[in-house]
Amino acid sequence: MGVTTAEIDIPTDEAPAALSISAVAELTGVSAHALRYYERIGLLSVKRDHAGRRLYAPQDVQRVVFITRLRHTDMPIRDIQRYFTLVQAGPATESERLELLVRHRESVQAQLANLHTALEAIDFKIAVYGGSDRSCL
Amino acid sequence: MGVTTAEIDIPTDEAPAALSISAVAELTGVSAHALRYYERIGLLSVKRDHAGRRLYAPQDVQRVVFITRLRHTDMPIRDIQRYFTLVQAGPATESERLELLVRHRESVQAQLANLHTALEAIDFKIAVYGGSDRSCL
DNA sequence: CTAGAGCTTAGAGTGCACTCTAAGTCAAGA
DNA sequence: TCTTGACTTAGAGTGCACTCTAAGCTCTAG
Repeated sequence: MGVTTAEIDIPTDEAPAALSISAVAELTGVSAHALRYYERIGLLSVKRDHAGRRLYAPQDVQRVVFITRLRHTDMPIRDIQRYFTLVQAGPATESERLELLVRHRESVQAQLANLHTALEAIDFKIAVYGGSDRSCL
Repeated sequence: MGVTTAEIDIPTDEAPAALSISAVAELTGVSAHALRYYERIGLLSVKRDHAGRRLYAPQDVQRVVFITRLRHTDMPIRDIQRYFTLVQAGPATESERLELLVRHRESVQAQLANLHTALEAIDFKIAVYGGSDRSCL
């Protein structure tokens, strides 16, 4: 719901809408606690309003989504930190970023292979119903 | 190496060969520490030799392999415990085991979907080279 | 003016799955 | 006989990624 939440139409020409931490939490499924944690460890750098509250710009939200995707592939927080440190550092680091991504892609492909193997084992157990010890694969 | 380690040829007609903890560790890639841990929490029940050392029968090794597959799919240790508790309890629990496996299969399929989504995002970043903030997906 | 919701911070606590330590036993080789 | 090395145990420690707590600030509604 509420993609238009917290939208400000008239007052500023400030681009497309800044979201509160709770809005981002709801939108992305990442808890507010985790969002603050991500910021603390340098994955994110979010502007504040006059009262010191976080205002998430669309690109911040996109970054959260991308972090979530990487976490779903079990990329360690360390590596995600390293990646965004490189992004911060500018275009000179592009080849290193690329290398990092390519290496991670291999890990994802390995995970996919693992999952397929495991799925076969589970399917086999299901097929033999109940899975006695004998039929381990 | 040493598949023949600790093999006893003549004395007993005890089936096909029992492996030491280190042999199983090497064979399966699960550390000896982890193997003891698995036993402690009830995932495994392994016989001892006269000196109290673990002797892994082939079906024990197969169970370790199956546990590893389940762990690769992020099944929580709790659920694996539950599964093997049901196996222990005999054929009356087959339908519950089946249900558990079917539910887990769904989770594996969800993981596969997640991985594919993430892989696409990574591939996209790689395609646009270096992955500037703009191109988050 | 006041109450309450929702935010802020630093820092402590949690749960998972190992992983390691310490102290001891045992069998085989020099 | 002595040493070496692999094993045993109970229990403590580790690393990761959050997750929560406590104390305090600020905006809005009543």
